[in-house]
Amino acid sequence: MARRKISNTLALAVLGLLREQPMHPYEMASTLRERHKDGSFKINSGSLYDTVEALVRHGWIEPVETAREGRRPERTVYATTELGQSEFVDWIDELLRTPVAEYPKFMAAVSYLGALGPDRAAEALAERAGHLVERIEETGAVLADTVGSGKVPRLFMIEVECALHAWEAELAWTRRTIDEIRDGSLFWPTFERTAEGWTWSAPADRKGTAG
Amino acid sequence: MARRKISNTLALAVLGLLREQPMHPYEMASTLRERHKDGSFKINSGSLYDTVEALVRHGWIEPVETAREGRRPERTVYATTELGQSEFVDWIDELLRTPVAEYPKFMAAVSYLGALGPDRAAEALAERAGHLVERIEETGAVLADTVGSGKVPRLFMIEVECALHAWEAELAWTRRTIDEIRDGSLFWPTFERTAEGWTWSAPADRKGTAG
DNA sequence: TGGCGTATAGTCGGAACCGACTAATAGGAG
DNA sequence: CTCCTATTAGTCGGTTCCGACTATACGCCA
Repeated sequence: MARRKISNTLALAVLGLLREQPMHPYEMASTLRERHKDGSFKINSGSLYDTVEALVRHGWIEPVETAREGRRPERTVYATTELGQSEFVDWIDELLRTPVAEYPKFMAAVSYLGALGPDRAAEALAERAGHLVERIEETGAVLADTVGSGKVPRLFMIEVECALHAWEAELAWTRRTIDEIRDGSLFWPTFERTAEGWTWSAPADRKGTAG
Repeated sequence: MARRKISNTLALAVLGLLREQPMHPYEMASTLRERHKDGSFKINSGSLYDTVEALVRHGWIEPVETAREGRRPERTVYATTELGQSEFVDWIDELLRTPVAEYPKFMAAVSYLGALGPDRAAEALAERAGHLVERIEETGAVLADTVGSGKVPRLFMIEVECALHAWEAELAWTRRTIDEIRDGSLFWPTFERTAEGWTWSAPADRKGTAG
C-alpha cells in the first residue's frame, strides 16, 4: 500500500473547507478556529501555507483569484478541483478504516513511570488527573453552547465528543493507576546489577532476571 | 514556560536505556524492540542518530568508546551524564503532569465523518472496529506472555496496559457511533447554499443557519 | 562452495514543520 | 487627532524528521 502523497491532516481540513467556498489561507485558519476544529488540526501559519502549496502541486486545489485591498499583502483565493474532492473522500475513508500507530507523549512518559518512584509518580498522575478534569469540563461547556443549544448540528462537532470520550478514558486509567500505586497493588520493583545481568526485587519471593 | 531543548521522546528512551548500561545506537534500537517499547516510541534509524547527536550537544550523554570489529562500520558507545539523568527524571515528571494537545489522524477523519454519508461512514467505522479488536487481542497475548507469566514485572510494561485501555475506549466509542448512525439517532443533516449563507436540514422542523 | 537472505551499523539528502518576523489597516482610549 | 493594540495576511530560515541507501558479516541450504 503506497504512502499518501500528502500526509499532513491539515490538508484534509483545507479540502473540507474549500468544499463549501473558495477561500484564502488566512480565512481557512480563522474559520477552523471559529468552528473549534483547532483541537483536531494543528493550525500553524507556516505549515498551512506549505500545505496549500503542496495541494496546488498535486492538482487537488487551484488558485482562482489574487486580490489586493489597499496596500495590504496580496491574498490568493483557492478552490478545490474534482480530483481534490474525490481524494478528500478517499482519504477520510482510509483514515477511518485503518488505525495507525500514534506516539502520544504521555505513553512515552508512562513507559518510564518507574523512574520517579511510587510517591512522585502518584503525585504527578494526580496533577494530570486534575488538568484532565478541567479540560473535560471546558469541552463539555463548549458542546453545551453549540450542539446543546441547537446552534450547530451534532454531526458537525462529533469529533469533539470523540475527544471527550478519549480524555475520560485516560482520566479513568490515571485514577485507577494512582489507586494501585497508593494501595501497593502495583508492585514497585528495584533494579540491581549482578554478574549475570540485571535482577529486580519481586513480590512474594519471586525472582526475575534479564540480560 | 520555556520549551524543552529536545522534544522528540526518542531521546527519553535513549536516556532510559543508558541508565542501565553504556550502549551504541543500534543496540538501543534493538533493545527497545525486544522490550516492546516500539509501540510507545517511533524508532527510526535516521531520527535515532540525530537524537543521539542532539543529546551529546546538550551534554546529557557522552561517547565513551569507539570500537570496530573486523571491517564493519565503527560503533560509538554512549553513556549518560549526571545532567542527563536529572533531566530524564524532570522530563518524565513534566510529561506526566501536563497533558499536551495531540492530533491523532483518526480525530481529523472523524471531523469530516459527514462527508462519507451515513452508510459508508458506518461501514468504515465497522472495519476500524475489526482492526481494533485484532490489535487488542494481540496486545493482550503479549501481556500474557510477559507480565502474565512472571517474566517481566508489571511496572515495566505498564504503558502497554495504558495503550490497551485507550484502544478499548476507542473501540467502545466507535461501536456506539456505528449504532447511532444505523438507528438514526445521530441525525445526518444536508447542506445547502442560500443567499444569506449556508443552511442545513434539521430534525424535528428545526432550521439552522451559518454565516 | 557459492549464492541468498538476514542481521549489524550507520549515512545522507530531501521533505516537512515550526514559529518568529514583517507590514499594513482598523478600532478604540485619552 | 494621535498613539497603542488587535487583526489581517503572509514570508522566511532554520531545525527536525524520515526512510531509502550503503556496506560488511554471518548462517545455511543445495
